[in-house]
Amino acid sequence: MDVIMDTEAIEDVPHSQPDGGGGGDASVPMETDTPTDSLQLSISISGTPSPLLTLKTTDSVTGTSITTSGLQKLTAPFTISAANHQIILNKVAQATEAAKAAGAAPQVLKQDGQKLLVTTIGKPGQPIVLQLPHAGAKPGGAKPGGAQAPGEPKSPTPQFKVVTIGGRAEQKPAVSGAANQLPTLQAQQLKTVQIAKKNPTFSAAPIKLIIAKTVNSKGLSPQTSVPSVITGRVLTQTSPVVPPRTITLSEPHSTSLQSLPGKKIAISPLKSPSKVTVVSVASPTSNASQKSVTLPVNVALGQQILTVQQSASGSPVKVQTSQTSAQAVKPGQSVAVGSVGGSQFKAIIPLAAQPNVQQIQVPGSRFHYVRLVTASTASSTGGTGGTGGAAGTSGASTSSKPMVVSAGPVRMSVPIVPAQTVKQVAPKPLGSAPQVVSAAQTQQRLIMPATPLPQIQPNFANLPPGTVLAPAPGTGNVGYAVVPAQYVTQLQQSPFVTLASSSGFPAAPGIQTQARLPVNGLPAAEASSRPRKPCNCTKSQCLKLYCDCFANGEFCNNCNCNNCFNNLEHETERMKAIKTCLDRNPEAFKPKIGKGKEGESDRRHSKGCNCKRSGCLKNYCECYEAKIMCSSICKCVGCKNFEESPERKTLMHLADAAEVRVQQQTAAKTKLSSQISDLLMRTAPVVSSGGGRLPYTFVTKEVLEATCECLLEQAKRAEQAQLPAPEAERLVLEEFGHCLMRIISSAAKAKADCSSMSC
DNA sequence: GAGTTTGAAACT
DNA sequence: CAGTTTCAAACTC
Repeated sequence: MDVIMDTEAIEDVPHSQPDGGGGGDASVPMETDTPTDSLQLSISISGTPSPLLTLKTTDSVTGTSITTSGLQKLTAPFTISAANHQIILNKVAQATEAAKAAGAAPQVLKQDGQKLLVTTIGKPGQPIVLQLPHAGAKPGGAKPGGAQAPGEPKSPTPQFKVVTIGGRAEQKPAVSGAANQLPTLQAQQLKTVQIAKKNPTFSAAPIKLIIAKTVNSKGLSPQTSVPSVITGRVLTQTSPVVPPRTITLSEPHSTSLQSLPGKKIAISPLKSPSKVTVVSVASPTSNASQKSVTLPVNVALGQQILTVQQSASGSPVKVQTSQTSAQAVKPGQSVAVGSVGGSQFKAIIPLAAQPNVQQIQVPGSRFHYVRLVTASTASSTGGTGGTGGAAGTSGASTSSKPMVVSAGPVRMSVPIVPAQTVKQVAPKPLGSAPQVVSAAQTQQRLIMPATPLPQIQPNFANLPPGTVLAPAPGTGNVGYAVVPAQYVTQLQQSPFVTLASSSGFPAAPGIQTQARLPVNGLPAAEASSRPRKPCNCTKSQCLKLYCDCFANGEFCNNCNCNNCFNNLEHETERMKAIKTCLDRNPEAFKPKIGKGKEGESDRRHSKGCNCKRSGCLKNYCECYEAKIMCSSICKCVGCKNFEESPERKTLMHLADAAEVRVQQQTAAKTKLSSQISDLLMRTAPVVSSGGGRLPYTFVTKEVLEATCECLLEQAKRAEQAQLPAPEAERLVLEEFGHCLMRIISSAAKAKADCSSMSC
């Protein structure tokens, strides 16, 4: 399975934060003024050509949205089963074979438009939405708890169910094609995951799974006070062919995650250590003999983890808690399964098992794409369930045997948005959340424990983006990957970004891409305009802040470094180095140039520079390099990098002039080129119509030599006049243009003469 | 491209 | 926290 993770700063939510009372207010204002970009991960489960995962990014400011799809396609259909604290996706195709052997009827999900959209949690406007389109109407009264935008279309046609985790309610619709608006709720307020899928039995009956997780609002009662029903919703779909059902899982209290599955990938924004997105991925080994396939993928956004575990249909999925009662859900019946105390908000998505985590970096970007590695053993996948009695995944995982999820490559892009805004989760009344559950032959369980991940979060909070944590001993092959956020920008610019990780998918171990992240506080767009410079580290192994790649939370890619450890092959060392850096300076991976709220004028170096000899007017100075003024916090000596500095003004003017010259030269070259092309185009008809000779046919050797002499002469004159290089170049180009014009004129004249002479 | 300068990061 | 060393980028020739 491949996972692309976006690392935006995801705020680490303290465990102690109170959960919102049952009625979390979805409209709680975001605390951060971060952009309202939204990321959506769409996963379509089916053997159909529809993309398995679709990653969509919406810029709330511009309103533009980019959808990345067609990544990896699952050859085998999936069924979705909800288990305690887990979302279990049953892979039908593979399960089918096993089912055949076992005599169980294979389950196939209709692939039409089935998508799983995951919106990031945390950053306002950047909700992680896990969606599955559903064709059926929501059950009466079922409501996402305000997670859905008011304008959401209710057309019977397959729609994307928007799962919004955090984000601003005013966020623009992220899905254009789906015609569904993704209301972005503040991470702190509501986290809702809606999954709609069609009946796994090939029937057109849509199956809709809606998981709504409410974010605790501040001041709300702690999780414990919330009814168990609200906390940790478990949706189980056991009945075979059944009318579409909607299951709404609302997790009121997600503030504290207490337990993590042994296999996890943590994605955390480097820039803001405090904000971490954790994605855990566990991949069980494939076992052809078994019916069920469990490929758990835990995605924790901020403090929350979504775990989707795939189990074969009919395979007994353990329902550890009373939630299992939901298994016998009747068609059209909406079921809210009891809460899992202390359970984590998890979505377990079975993915192809691949033993390794691979990194993908997009050059010039600071985003890290991490290929999640599957767990070697199924047992490892189990036990991921939430704390307390909620058995969660453990039962399911144990029951199901490891399988490679998809025969074909599976790609999964997981954008991670900063969870800065997510601090508390207000539990949302279960009743308020829409619940639609369509029965499927296979059990479907959705478990969305809202409990925080205490053991993990603290560790990931300060991890820089791109960090991949090696799996803990005995936990299987699951590791944690910390990825820088600000993934949206990259997605907007390059929709590709995916890693294929299924067994069938080529490992592509060397593939690395980097996402664009703000550089030195510059806007992502600005930073993205130029490619990241490759480092040349020789002694630091690229594991110290000397290395720009490492400092920016990026993996080295196309660098000139020696003995580089800043890659997934040395994840252990890298993680250790990151930890060391963070121990030394918790702010080590944060941008040095803080973004001014009101604009560039407010940007300044977080620590200030210490220049002594450069006058802060050379790129040695971090302030000057960032194109900002030195501030009072700088300790520089002889600073000339202040507003009224004449030296600075001179430099700026020179720099501007140089830039203008470059632009002029570029424009001149472009113009000349276009003129030449235009001339050739205009002269071309002469041949066809009049049968005359093209002007360039007059460019004989002699003409060429003469032209070159003219150009050289012009250059000599410019040199003698001591003209600046740009001016000299301009003169030469002009002379070249004159030469061309003379050639063309001669050609025209020759043609006219020839015509008059009837030649 | 080699060598020097520079200042942040790392170390003591 | 201050001084020193290390390091890699920026700069010069």
